[in-house]
Amino acid sequence: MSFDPVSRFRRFSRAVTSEVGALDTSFLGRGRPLGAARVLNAIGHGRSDVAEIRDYLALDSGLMSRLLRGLEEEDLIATAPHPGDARRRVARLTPAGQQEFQAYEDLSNARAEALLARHPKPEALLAAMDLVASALGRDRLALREMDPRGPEARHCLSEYYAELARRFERGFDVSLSRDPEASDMIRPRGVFLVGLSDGMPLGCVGLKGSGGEVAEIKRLWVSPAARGLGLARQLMEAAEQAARALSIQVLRLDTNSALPEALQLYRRSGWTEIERFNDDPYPDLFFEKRL
Amino acid sequence: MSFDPVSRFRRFSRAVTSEVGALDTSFLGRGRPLGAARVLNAIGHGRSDVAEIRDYLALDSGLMSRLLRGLEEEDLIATAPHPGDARRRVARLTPAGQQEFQAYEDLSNARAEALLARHPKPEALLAAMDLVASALGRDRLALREMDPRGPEARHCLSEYYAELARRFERGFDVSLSRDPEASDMIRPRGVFLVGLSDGMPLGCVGLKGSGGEVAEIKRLWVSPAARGLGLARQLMEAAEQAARALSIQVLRLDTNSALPEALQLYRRSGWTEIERFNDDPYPDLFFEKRL
DNA sequence: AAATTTATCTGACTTAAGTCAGATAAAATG
DNA sequence: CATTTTATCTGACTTAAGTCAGATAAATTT
Repeated sequence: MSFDPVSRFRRFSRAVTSEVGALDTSFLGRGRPLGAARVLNAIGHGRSDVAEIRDYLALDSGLMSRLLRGLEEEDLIATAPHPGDARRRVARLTPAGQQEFQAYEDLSNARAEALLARHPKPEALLAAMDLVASALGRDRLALREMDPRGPEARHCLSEYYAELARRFERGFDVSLSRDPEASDMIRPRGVFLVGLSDGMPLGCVGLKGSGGEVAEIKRLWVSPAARGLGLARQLMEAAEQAARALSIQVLRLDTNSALPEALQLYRRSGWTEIERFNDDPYPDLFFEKRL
Repeated sequence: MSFDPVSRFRRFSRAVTSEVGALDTSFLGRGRPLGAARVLNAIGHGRSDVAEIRDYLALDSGLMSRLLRGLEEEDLIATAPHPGDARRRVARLTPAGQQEFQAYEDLSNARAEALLARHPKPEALLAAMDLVASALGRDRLALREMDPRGPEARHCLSEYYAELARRFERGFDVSLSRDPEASDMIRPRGVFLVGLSDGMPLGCVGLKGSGGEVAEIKRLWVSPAARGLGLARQLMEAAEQAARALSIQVLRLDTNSALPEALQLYRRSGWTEIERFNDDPYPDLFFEKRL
């Protein structure tokens, strides 16, 4: 019926290989071997721990050591013993290194912008890229507790509201809903968890507590790019675990029948339907789970 | 509103870089440097001309020469002077080389299959990959005249019919439509053009002639992955050029108001609406263009 | 406190990759 | 037919990348 999946995949591989190769060669334009450029970029992106960088770039310890020394001689980085463990070393950029790192960033950004600019539907291209990146980087998905007012959380929440607005027949207006206080989703009352893949937020869940034995699950959302990968289940499990750690004994949530994937998840993971427990105009289904 | 486009693009780059790197290292498992493996693969994929391979892989002529000699010593390839131009050389796989090439193919295919298998929606992932590959490989898009009965053409046509079935309220049944004879779309009566990006058919158009001065444009289709890139216009221009070369003076086509993108293209490129000229049940709009 | 493990460094390699200036021979051009 | 251009090859390099066996010093374990 359609062209063979494996050849479609491999056509994709060829296309990105040449793109990746082109970026690599553009990096060589700054008169530094690729290995050194990669280490500099890893440090610039916030990886300070030498062992972590070595692991991330899959370098031999000897090679890593020499690359670091080379960057030090160029006065682009400075290394120091790890404050807590003097066997380890940490690296950071010097002002000159910061500048050089920025030059590499500019190269990457310019490539990205050029490619996006020449595409007729950048948003569709980006959505496709998100999906592919999530599929390839599935194992790099990590859950992190974050401030619900931070940029990652705000991104998730605004996508969540936009999705509700699309899904609900009557639309969705946050101001009519019972928007939880951020402080109710921060320890010690609750938590806010974000699923991150390589820095990009792909899903979230909030645990809204009041200090008592009952807490509510709020704002469960998974990006379209990551659906089907089991992120929602992971988020819910992590939220339950956090609830137990906060000595919460009963979890509740409200939801809407226009969100069948979520309903299925709740029913399959031990939640039972209960009577309406609030007067929020949007939900029409209510669940409870005893921990 | 959403996470910055450039960082989404760059997250994608990081994800595919590590995937590409992993494939490269898996290639090293066969005890041959990557450069030699790449040359062997290029030959296996049908690139016989040495200059073409050198250009494709961006290799220095000296390096290329040594890699070829190495593969010859391993008895994986045989080279010979180009039959038409004795300065050039052509390379082909020996039976041993064929076998070795197949081993590399198996590695690539296994990776592709594994990745697709573990994804919950392989068709969505593939569609995203097609879109990205088309965006990145835009400049590699080439039009080729092909047999309308060949596999590429058949792929395009079946996608075309499937799309009509989705778009038309009453569906679409090829057998009710006036399906052109393949021989009417082959020289000297007509042509069939396919837009290929790195081997994958992304669009097509047929010129159906009868040997006379009037011919019809049929089966204009562009894959969703390639829409907006101007492929339809390219195909139509190439079809008109082919028509002129066949001394055709008037082009006609029938279409349907459920296909607004096509209508817009026709109106913008010099076609004028005319009276119905056939009794096919599907079209409701008819156009003509004098060359 | 001694033994072991861990993180990094050093030196002495090997191999791959890439560069460059001719050499050679077969077209193509004037 | 002489000259120029083109495609490939050869040899003599340089540089980058990767490997491996210790050395060193700071945790960690016993």
